[in-house]
Amino acid sequence: MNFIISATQQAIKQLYNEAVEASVINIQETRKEFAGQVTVLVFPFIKFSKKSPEATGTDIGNYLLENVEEVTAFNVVKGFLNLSIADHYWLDLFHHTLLSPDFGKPKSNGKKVMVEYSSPNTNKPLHLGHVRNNLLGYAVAELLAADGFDVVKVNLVNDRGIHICKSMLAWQKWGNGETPESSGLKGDHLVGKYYVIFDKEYKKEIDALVAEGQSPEDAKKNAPLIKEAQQMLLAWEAGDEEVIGLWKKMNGWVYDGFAITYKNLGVDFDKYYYESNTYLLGKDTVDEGLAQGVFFKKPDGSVWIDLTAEGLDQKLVLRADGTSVYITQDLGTAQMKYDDFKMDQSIYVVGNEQDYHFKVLFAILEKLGKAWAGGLYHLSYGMVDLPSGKMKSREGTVVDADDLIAEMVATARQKTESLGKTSDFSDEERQMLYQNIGLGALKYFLLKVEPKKRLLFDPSESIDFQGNTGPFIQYTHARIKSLLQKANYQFREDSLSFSGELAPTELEMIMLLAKYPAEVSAAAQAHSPAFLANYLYEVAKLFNKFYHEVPPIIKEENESLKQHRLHICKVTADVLKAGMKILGIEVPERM
RNA sequence: GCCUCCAUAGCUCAGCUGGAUAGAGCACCGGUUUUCUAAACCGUAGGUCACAGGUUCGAAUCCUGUUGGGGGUACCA
Repeated sequence: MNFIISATQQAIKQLYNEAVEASVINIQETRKEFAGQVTVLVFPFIKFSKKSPEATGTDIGNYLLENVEEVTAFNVVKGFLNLSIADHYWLDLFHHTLLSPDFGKPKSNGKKVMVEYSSPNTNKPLHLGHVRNNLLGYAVAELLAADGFDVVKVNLVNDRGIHICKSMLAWQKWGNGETPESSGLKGDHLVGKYYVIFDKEYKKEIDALVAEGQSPEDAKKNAPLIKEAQQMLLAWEAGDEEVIGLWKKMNGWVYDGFAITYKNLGVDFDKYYYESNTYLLGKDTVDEGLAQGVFFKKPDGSVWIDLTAEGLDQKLVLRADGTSVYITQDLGTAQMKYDDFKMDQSIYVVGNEQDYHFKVLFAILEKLGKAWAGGLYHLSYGMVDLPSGKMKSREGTVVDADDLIAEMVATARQKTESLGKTSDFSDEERQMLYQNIGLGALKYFLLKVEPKKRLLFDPSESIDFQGNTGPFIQYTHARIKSLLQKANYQFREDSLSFSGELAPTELEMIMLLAKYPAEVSAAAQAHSPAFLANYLYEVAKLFNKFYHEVPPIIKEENESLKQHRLHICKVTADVLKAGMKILGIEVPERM
């Protein structure tokens, strides 16, 4: 639509002898209730024309009508100049842009971006909150790749610390040598079971101590179990073989379990980092900061940074005893990741409870003069809450990822069977279909809402399969594929002969489909898969309208019109498939 | 206390840099199948865009304040 902008600039120059910047020309799609496809806002020009908005719009409209070949008519409503653009313009766009083989394909921008997501603790299975993180991280990575970035997906596994020791200790005490094999439990669930047992026993001890007269705070510190767990962490850090052996064994179970969940979710990583390897990093950075005078040492030997000028607080970066805190590790890890990949941008997909942490982290790296600090971004997303409140693994009030996936697949199966359209599928095909539809519903449900908004999930209400949902879009795609197959559709250059009038919905389809690359790009820049999800829904919805309005395409006798409509179907299917792929959702050929 | 995010239909959400009469889905009510997949389509109804000011030709959108809710707040990660 650039030609409208430049033509409007010329119009202003000719009519009012005023040179205006292109940015002043505000054009938008014409609302459906008015004639035309493109609307120019005339409000900014009335100061040049010294006329009413209506008169100004009419002036410009007349100029465009006379001087721009594609403009076939115009009307002015208040300050809105609505332009009708010739069908041949849209057909040309359709034939040469939308139907070209590289439409919607990524064009490399030569930049590298890292997306860190998932980052689980290895003491318990994944729950719905992690599912949101994983799907968001994966989709954002795919979006950036579709927008031309070279993407590195990274998982920083939190595999050490007191929480792991809690599971280990409980298993030692009460596990009786139970293994995933002996119990039939998925590894991460088995370990999570002992995490819950630890918490239960720990609480009993606290209660007992409180009954003996200790304050709750003291009781929490003095309970024998927590002391033992701390002891175990010290032994781990000292390299105690027995503790390390147990740690490796139990973490191994967890990784086996996670691998299954990741596979079901369809997420993957190019590189894993483990906190057991990175927890000592960052001390070099602290030395660097001290040498630069960015950090300062307090009399007790602890190291701090003063960020009050940045509107933040003073922040500890190293304890008096020389041991690290969370931010120390993250400083070191950020440096290591940069040294490994030299990426232009780095995105951390982490919940909004850590907003403050990342503000501080980025501010520190900025102050240390790291040239790459400007490319760091915290993709902060809202928590997933239940009607009862926050999910807590320790208390078992979580929606388990594996259970939820299984439930979604079972619902997809039930729904599909009741419709009875897939009786000729093999068992394998059927299983694949249920998986795709169930996961499609779940993924779309989580991705269609803006990341930063918190999400309420009511386990008693099942996720929809109708309306603005993943299966709706999948269905639309399957429907098109079935149509194309029945029509024996093959794309051929010489079939681009249609030159007649476009039906209103056809025109709408072409305009909407043409926006696909811009939508992907906008979604990538906003780090928001929700943008894309809502766009794909619009495409599917409009297509279904088109499908109902237009007489059966296969029976169309005008061959050129038939091919034309099949082309629209084809581009729609391609856009839905490519877009859903970015969201991590497979679209079946039939369902 | 301070910082930060959120508030749009009964419910779940769109509404991108300020533009025309605020849009979808679910649920509710009614209609469409001898025509390419009815997981679809069409229609009815549903709104003080939390509240109050301000900026502007124009505010759900920007600014200030208030209320309500989430999160954070210096040696947990």
